[in-house]
Amino acid sequence: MNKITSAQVAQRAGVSQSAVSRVFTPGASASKATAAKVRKAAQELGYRPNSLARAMVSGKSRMIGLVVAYLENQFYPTALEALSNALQARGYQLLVFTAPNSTEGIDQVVEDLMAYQVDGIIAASVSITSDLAGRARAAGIPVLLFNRGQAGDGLSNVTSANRKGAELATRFLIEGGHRRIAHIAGWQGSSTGRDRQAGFLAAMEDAGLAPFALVDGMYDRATAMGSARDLVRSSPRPDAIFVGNDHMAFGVIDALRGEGLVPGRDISVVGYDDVPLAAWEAYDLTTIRQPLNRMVEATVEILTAQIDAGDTAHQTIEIEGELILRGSARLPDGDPE
Amino acid sequence: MNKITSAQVAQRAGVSQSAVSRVFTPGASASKATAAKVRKAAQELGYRPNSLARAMVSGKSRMIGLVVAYLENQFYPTALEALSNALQARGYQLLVFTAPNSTEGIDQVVEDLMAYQVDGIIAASVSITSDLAGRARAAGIPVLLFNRGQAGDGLSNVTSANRKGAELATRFLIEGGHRRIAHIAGWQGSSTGRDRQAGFLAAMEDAGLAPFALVDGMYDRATAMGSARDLVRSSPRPDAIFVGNDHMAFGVIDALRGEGLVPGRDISVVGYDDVPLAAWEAYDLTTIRQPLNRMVEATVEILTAQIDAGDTAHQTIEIEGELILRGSARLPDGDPE
DNA sequence: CTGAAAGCGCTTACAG
DNA sequence: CTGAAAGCGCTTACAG
Repeated sequence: MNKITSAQVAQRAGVSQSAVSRVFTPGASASKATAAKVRKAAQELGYRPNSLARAMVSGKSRMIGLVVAYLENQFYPTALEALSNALQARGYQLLVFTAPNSTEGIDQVVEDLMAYQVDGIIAASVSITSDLAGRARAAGIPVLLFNRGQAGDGLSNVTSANRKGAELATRFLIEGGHRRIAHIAGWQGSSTGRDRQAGFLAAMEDAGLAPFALVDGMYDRATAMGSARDLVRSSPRPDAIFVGNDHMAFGVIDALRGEGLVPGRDISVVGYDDVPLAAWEAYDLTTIRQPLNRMVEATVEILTAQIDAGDTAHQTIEIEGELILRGSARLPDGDPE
Repeated sequence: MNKITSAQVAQRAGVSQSAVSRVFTPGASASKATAAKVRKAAQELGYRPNSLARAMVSGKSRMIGLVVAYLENQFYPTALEALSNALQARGYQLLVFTAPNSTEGIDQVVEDLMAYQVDGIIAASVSITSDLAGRARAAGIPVLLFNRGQAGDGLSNVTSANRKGAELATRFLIEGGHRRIAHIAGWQGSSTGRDRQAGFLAAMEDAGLAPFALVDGMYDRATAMGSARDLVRSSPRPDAIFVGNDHMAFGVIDALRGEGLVPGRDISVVGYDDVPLAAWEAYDLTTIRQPLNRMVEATVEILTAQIDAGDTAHQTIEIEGELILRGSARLPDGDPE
């Protein structure tokens, strides 16, 4: 049990403790000779500056808090990995809190995060109370909502253009000749769920069509599967289902096959996200791609800028997604694809 | 930008700074009256003790470092979530590092982790050099390998009984009447890959069978798919494939279907892990379950015990898995299932 | 029970 | 360039 400190390195190198600190502080002044002596001693002792002590005095922990839930939805692990990589490249680490379900629970978790003096907070797939948003701002900690919008609390958010993406998907279905189009929506307690539903409704209305059905899938596989079964057991049944995200769409496809239907032939299914699994042959899911890399870049960009500038002015970034054609939905006639 | 400190709370409450600290330190002595005054002032100011400062003086950061890779394999996000929940319940947080591919890269990452003064390190799906293992021990930081074994470095590890599980899977296939059994193995650079392959070979030998084929799938989907295609295009083709993990098995199933074969009828496929996706109807994969919850419990148990006791004596835990019967493999005749 | 003081391991003005 | 010293926000003996 031997934690090496800068003082021990200083003694061995025959310099002051401040000299050691300077050698390990980029941009601080130290002569070549001093640096060499210090590095040698540090090497021999196995010294690394204590990040916590550094954080205390500098006021920067170089940790970003990430609150995440829904890890069974492949979108989030993929995002976590991308976020972590991008942040590590800039010298930040992720302190991860898995979120409980309740809003109070999440507030609690965010407070814990703030106690750790994180330099910023990314909340993925969860909401935050206005009260807490205000306290984070008071503490000078930028908070960014990833894949969730939340107006009015002065929080930054990065999303894809959910409404537009849903319109795109719906129009594609309409152009494909479908008329009885149902929507198994994302959780209506979330902005993504609401925005995508709004896009669906707008596109249907534009085409003069009434929704065949509209249900809240709660972003839950079992719920979506149940809804899909109910839908196709009715008569007439829908000829297409636009599903609020890929995770539910996989369940929908499983349910439809269980009913003896072949997606893309008997009924069309379109999802939202384009998680890696959507491209796997077993699902081959037509979907709207959320541009994850660009969302991650924007997130890291905004957060680090706010940290560096010490300003908490919020930003709202919406990145357009694109329709990815695969086999789960019939194509419009004459589509070159 | 107002970080509230214990001194400010003390002033408002009319007590000393030490009194404030005691009120927030479980088990420390403070009168009811003092506690009440302090809590009131803290509440009004929005005070929370600075975890970093606490960590500095107590020597306990209550952070556990997690090094993780392969997040596209659903086993790891699932493990991450379970680990995080179990740790949070005990007052620990996860500082996450996504691992680069090289061993040197991982060592670098582990050193970063140690600089953050984490109380313990969990390395999931990655290996660590002996050199670094020794340094962690010297620093008194327990290191645990999750889902990887590594003998001789004095590191704790928690795995499932990989060899035994693979024997179980292989015997099941043999009892099912298969004779031309191929193994698309897990990466042979990992203990899980080697142990499962050893189990496969042992069970085959016991039955007096020669492996139909043996290839390293590298835990990579595309590699496994390519191997599966090569295998079934040869003549005769295998009547069963035991795959080193579920993630590859999904690719194998996709590849087999692409060749016009129906898993469970034309050819049997068995995986390893039992990730949630294995139960989804699209794959319906027969597999060996890695008992994730028990692996997580053991991990948290060992790590917290080592932290509390300050001892770094390593432990090796191997938890037996169980065969989960689904539709991707033919059952033995007369099997009640 | 409570306050004054030391100290955790650093960084950063401040002099020289 | 370099050292002595202050200070980051706490916890914890030490007296009282």
